[in-house]
Amino acid sequence: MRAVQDSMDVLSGKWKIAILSSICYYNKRRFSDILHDVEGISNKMLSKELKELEINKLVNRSVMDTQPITVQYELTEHGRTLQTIINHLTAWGIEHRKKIIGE
Amino acid sequence: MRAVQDSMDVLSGKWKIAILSSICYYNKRRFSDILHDVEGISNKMLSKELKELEINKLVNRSVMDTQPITVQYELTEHGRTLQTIINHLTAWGIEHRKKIIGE
DNA sequence: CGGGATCCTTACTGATACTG
DNA sequence: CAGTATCAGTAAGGATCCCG
Repeated sequence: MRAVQDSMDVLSGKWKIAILSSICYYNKRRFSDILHDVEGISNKMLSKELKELEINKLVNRSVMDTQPITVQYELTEHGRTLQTIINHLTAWGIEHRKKIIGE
Repeated sequence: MRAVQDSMDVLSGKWKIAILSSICYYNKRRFSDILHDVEGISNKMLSKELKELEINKLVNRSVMDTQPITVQYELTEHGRTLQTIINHLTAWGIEHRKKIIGE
């Protein structure tokens, strides 16, 4: 029971899963790309959430020395262990939508 | 991507997953039992979250005509489709804790 | 026992502007 | 481009009391 909470603490917030999905799908993804992928998120939130994901070792941030700067985010090995869960959540979301809308 | 959000909308909030875990584990569970299972939750939150779970057809509420009243909550068939996810989340939570604490 | 009503505090979030 | 700073509103959450 405690363990589930631990997971949810890490994944809490409106955007974390969506952000992870975006990075996961593209393997590597830049800040502005994620900003575009995740509909409705503001740059402030994205930056905040990414920071938290980094702290929890789920994503890796690497600054490319270009002009202007670009920053790449990718899942860590640990982050990649979430893929199964994300896939399940996606599938479940689709089913759930059917269930609820269709009444 | 949208689909993941749909799932998270339903499961959002600090407690939903923990509540579902509790009910899921015991099959049927009373209000006060869940209140005790889910460490830290207040009755207000529990009641609110249960209501939302009910609206989303994940749990079933049944009032037993005893004195005083007891109320049973159980997962709906639809709610039970979340078990896999909950199990994964639990397992992942344990692994994650090891990963983060052990550094 | 299973909540609802109220009050109050804090966390989350968005919009906008600004910087290296 | 990839953020940070500021301001300000909303919503989430907790504590306590109340009721059938």
